[in-house]
Amino acid sequence: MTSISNLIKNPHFFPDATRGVLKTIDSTDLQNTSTKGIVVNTYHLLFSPGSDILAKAGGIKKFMSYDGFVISDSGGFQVFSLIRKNKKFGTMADEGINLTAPNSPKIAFTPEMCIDTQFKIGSDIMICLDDCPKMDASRAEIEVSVERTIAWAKRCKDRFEDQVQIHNLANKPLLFAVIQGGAHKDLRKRCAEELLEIGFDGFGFGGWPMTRTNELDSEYLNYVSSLIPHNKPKYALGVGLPHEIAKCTKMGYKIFDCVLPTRDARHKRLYVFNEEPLKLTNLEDRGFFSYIYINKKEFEQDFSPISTFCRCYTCQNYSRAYINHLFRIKDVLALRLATIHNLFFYSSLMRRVSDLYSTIKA
RNA sequence: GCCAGGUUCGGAUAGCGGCAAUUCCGGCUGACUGUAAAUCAGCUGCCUUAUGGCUUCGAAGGUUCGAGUCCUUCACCUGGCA
Repeated sequence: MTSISNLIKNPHFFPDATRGVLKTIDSTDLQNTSTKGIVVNTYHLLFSPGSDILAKAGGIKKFMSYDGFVISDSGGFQVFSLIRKNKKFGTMADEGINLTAPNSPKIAFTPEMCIDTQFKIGSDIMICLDDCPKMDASRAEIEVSVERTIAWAKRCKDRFEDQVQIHNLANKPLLFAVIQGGAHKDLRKRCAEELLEIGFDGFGFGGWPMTRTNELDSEYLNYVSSLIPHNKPKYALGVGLPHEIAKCTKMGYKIFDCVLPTRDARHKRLYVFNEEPLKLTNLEDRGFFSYIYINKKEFEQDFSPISTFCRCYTCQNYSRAYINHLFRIKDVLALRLATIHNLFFYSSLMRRVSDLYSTIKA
């Protein structure tokens, strides 16, 4: 079994198992999609099952009966995204985030608590709590977020070192920091420099990775990547669509996570390669794959697999017509089979992306 | 043959005098990017768009300012008794 450090020398996609489950599939299904690891969310796990149960369970891997790799996201993005939609979820302060979500305990979610929880989760890669500004934030607001992100990262690092001492782990987890700064290169630069100074095992691109017109924000992703030394793993949080992942890999990013393949599967949108993936030479334009909306009438009597180029469990055993039928009658098996397919697509994608775009090998 | 009930826009339904007409399903379009999402939004009689026009609720007549809604006859369907 390889180590997490070795694994992320090549690009990998980590689907989001936010609440400690890849919705609709189990760990065996997940292994069968050739997925190497998952991302769980500290914020969500903090409430359910909660730190105590996580600790008693012996960490999320044992709890889930999962023996792949686990990245725990801090929950910073999540809290901000929720607060942005509705202020009742919490408020921000220098000390930390005051969580006030309805029907949940009121908790001061500090960088220290964030790291403590991630140790209870027992992840392989931990992420520092960051202050993720809203998309239309002013420069002044982003300056505050950068300063907070740096201060919190320092506190996370200190707590992380304490925890490493306490636990005396054989395999020390990695700690990543997140680079904020919005669409201000000087702020991104300042954030990156300060975080590099503190010292982390890897770095994430913070904020929203898309422009207002919903294009990949290549300019800033590229810029931030250029601020991080090549020997440090780079994580494009929340990216993304297949061609976006290819572009980011070319920029040097090695770690990706996104809800799209799993959510799309549940929303009946399946990914298919337009030709044999091993023959693909350009993954940067989105023309190499298509969507199949499996609920459409045209598949009602289509007894071929979702994709003839796919060797996933679903495609080897079931037809488009059958999956169409399962979605029609709203059977949960539809979601499972669709999720397995989309995750396998992403695994295949990553293998090809690695061959074609992972130019900077460690 | 007698009695009762039914026939509405692809299917199933609502509707008891002011209606282009309810709801569900289906169909078609969109959306979804560190997951409040097995979700959400729009369209679904015709006129490409309408606070507009036109034609609709088994068929034909009738009553009414006005009928999917009331009356009469006919057609078909479903139950009960023969």
